[in-house]
Amino acid sequence: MTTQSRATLADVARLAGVSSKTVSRVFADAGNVSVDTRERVLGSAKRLRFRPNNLARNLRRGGVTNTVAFVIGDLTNPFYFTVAAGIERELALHGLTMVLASTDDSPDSEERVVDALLSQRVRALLLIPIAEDQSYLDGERQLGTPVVSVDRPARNLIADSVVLQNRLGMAEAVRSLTAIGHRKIGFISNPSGIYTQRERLAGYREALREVGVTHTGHWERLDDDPAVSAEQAVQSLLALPDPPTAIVAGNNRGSAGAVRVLRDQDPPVAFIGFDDFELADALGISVVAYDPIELGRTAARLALGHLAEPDAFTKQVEIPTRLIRRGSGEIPPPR
Amino acid sequence: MTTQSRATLADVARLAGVSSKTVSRVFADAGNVSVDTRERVLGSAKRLRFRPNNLARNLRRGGVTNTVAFVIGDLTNPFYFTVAAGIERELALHGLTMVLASTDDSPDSEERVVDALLSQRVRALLLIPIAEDQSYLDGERQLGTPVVSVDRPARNLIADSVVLQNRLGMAEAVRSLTAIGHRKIGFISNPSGIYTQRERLAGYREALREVGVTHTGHWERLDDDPAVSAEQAVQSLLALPDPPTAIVAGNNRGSAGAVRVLRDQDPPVAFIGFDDFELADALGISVVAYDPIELGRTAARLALGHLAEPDAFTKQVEIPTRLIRRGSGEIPPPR
DNA sequence: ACGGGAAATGTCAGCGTTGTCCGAGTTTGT
DNA sequence: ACAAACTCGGACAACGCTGACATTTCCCGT
Repeated sequence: MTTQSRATLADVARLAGVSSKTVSRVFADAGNVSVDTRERVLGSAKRLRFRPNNLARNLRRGGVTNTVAFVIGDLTNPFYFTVAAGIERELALHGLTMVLASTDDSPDSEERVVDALLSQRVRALLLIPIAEDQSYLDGERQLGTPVVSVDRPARNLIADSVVLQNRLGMAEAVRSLTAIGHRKIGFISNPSGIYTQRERLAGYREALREVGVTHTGHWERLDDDPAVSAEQAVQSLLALPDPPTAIVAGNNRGSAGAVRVLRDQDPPVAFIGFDDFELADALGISVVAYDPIELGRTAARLALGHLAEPDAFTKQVEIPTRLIRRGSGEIPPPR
Repeated sequence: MTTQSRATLADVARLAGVSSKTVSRVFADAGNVSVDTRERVLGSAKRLRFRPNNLARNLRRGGVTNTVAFVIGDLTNPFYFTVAAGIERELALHGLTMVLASTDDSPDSEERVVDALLSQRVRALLLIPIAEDQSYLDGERQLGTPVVSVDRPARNLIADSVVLQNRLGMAEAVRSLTAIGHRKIGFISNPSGIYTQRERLAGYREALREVGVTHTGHWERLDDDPAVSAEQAVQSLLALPDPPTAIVAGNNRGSAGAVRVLRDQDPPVAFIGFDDFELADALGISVVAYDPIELGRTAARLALGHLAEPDAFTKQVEIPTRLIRRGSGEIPPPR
């Protein structure tokens, strides 16, 4: 009594005494079917537990599905998931579903994963570029599949992209520290190779240069080694002979580490994180915040827009950031 | 110069001067094709940007895809996303991809969303039941699609399920409070209708009954109204004429609220949350913890197991919880 | 009663792939 | 040297559905 085979249109048609096309009409078109027939068909379908096969339907209809792919690097990072939530919501408004795939932050697997998804004939592809080079996607793009790169720009590929105001956001944070007198400001982040971190680092340096601080190398902790935790990075900064009076973090992992170390630091060290987090308000941590849901929604909208207007120019969107002052970033330097 | 049509097996075959079956062999079987032909075919495929159409392949192969669906209630809840991460990982090991769909915690949309996914011929269905009744899935189950209900048992449906040790975990937390003398213990959670909350509430009552406390109603805050935040619930407990000396939270949202209110409470109120969270260690918050990734992996494994052995009995798995003592749960009652 | 037009239903082919079966060419065994 | 076995490649049909087009049925006015 296992797996009896699935009913098809033809089975339903036979039972209802109509042609399969009529059944098809009942389930798809909804046009030109008498109420009588319609009910008879629906009855038979129910009895046979019929469910239309979207595979066949989509194939027949020209190989387009209702699926949009989102390729994510690290699934356990809450940031990406929130972005995914935004994407899903926007897609749902248009009757599309999202498939999620992970490259496990491994550049090598990116093309493999993407390829598998494209074989599924996804309607559009959203991805967080991990590999060095996305030129392999150019063919697909020319075939009309919208490609949107999320959080980082794609390399060697013309594609829509949505990124954060990384540089500006970080510069604003650092400026708010220099405005109250800080000059010795540490920067922690890892890993350093990534676009977002490079941008934020640039913003940090830029803001410091504005107040005449040009040598920042010894205050930068950009550890590629994941074993070096944010906590250790902060500690190594504090252990300097001339330690910074303020620290900024380039990513959300840095914030948690910094909070742990800096809580019982005396004299207190100012801190501003990048990316808001739960309880940051209760803890009084100032952060550069942005709306990750909106990042996802925007990415989805770009894809949908491209679908509606295939010949439009490529768009680059920046999601604004804003500094939220909660106290930790307003601690003045000790005098 | 838009959307030139996509190359098919036949196109590649024509260019390579072979039959389409041979091209098919190159891309699928890998059997019985000479090295010469193989390379010629691959060359032509590349030139034409050919990519096999999985829609057609799956249809031909009998309508089975490599996709497993996970139907989630609320996309923004980090708990579900972590579960999803676990599912994705386990599936990836078996070459399957995950599609994620949301019911937006609306019982009405559950059947609609599930139906759409089943029409896509997903290989298995994992879902967090939201609706009152999942009997509508019985037909599909009989057709051989594994159905696994996650975090809550399905209702009126025979299906594998994975849930947490809700009752035991909560009871353990409360016992650890009663062991150090607490008797007046508040319980916050919302909404109350949900299985997990009912179970945890039962665990709470059970542990209190063991020490002779049977009237707990006035210490229970089970607000269905989402406008009543966890913070307000905690505050209303503290405002009682005879306020509790300890509070336990039935969900992760409760913890954040409790932390905010209880930080500057004097005399200090003991607290234990359900579900671990970032910085809980730094804040010294005791919690009942569990591994959400493992919850996801287990759900995926159940589905895979059912796929491998369709006639196996239905399985119910409980994911263990454990109490992590970090201080907030070890505060004794004031004397 | 009859023609005409719209509504309801049917026929047929084909979307892109692969399983089955078959044939031609090549190697192996005795 | 000849059958047997094996390798490589092709023709054809079918997976379940729908678009184009054809046909039947029904209703209405005159």
